[in-house]
Amino acid sequence: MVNKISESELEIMKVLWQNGKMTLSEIVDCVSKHNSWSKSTIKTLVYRLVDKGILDVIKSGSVFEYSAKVSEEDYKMSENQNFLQRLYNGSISDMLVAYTKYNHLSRKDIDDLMKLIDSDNND
Amino acid sequence: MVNKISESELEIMKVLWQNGKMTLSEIVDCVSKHNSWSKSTIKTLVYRLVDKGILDVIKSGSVFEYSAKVSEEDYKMSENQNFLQRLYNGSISDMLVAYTKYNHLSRKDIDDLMKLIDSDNND
DNA sequence: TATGCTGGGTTACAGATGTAACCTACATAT
DNA sequence: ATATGTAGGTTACATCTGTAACCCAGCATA
Repeated sequence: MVNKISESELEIMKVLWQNGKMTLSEIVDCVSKHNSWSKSTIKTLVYRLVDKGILDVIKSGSVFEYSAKVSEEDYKMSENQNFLQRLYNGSISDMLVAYTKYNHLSRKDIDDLMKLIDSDNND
Repeated sequence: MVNKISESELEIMKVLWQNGKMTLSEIVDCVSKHNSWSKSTIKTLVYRLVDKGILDVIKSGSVFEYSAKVSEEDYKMSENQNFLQRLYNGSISDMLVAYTKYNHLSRKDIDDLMKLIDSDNND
């Protein structure tokens, strides 16, 4: 509950999860490839994440390097929970049922699901 | 994108989706069963939803009745999309794979999935 | 009839978020 | 040595959210 990552901040997290440690300018460069934010905006987002204790900063020589304290896995997992809780009373299958009522599952989706069910069934 | 329903406002929507048209006091009564908000808070949330154009108001005789313009189905559907897009690049199966890495599927989940796959396979 | 309760509506206010301008000190070109 | 571009950091500001107090008119009541 504490210190949620906002929509915009998430964009910063994504590049950090992908690239590990990065300097501010690396982050700025990388993030601006994906959207049209000004450099200031991106920097502000980074600082906010640091304030929130979501990013680590370590000075490596003369520069500072930023890195995510929260793993992508952990973050997504807790977001999954939140989401399912908020809309589907925590039930993944309810979500799936609702989802497929409007969206067709692709061949790949179905294959993936089958694999999941199999592996989950016998462990 | 426009006029999102906030976390708190969602609580109002839930009772409206469940009960159809309701007067303000009905909403207040119903919602306060689920949480500890003050009446004012609940009323504010209702008005905000009206402002956002998410609720309809019609005067029925002397009282006003509020009702959701957006169906629960539609709302959830668009939230599903947002969520999947934001974290899983839109792929439901990626989400599922991630989910099951940390959460065990229940018997019911698996049965539901099987049913889904079957029905989706041959239509 | 004056009074107080209550439902309906308006205003408030702090914190979060989206978005960015502004300032400053160092690297660089002239 | 001087002007300038720029990376890093600070401040700003409008809007959205969470949360609620406040105000007013009509109804119940002493």
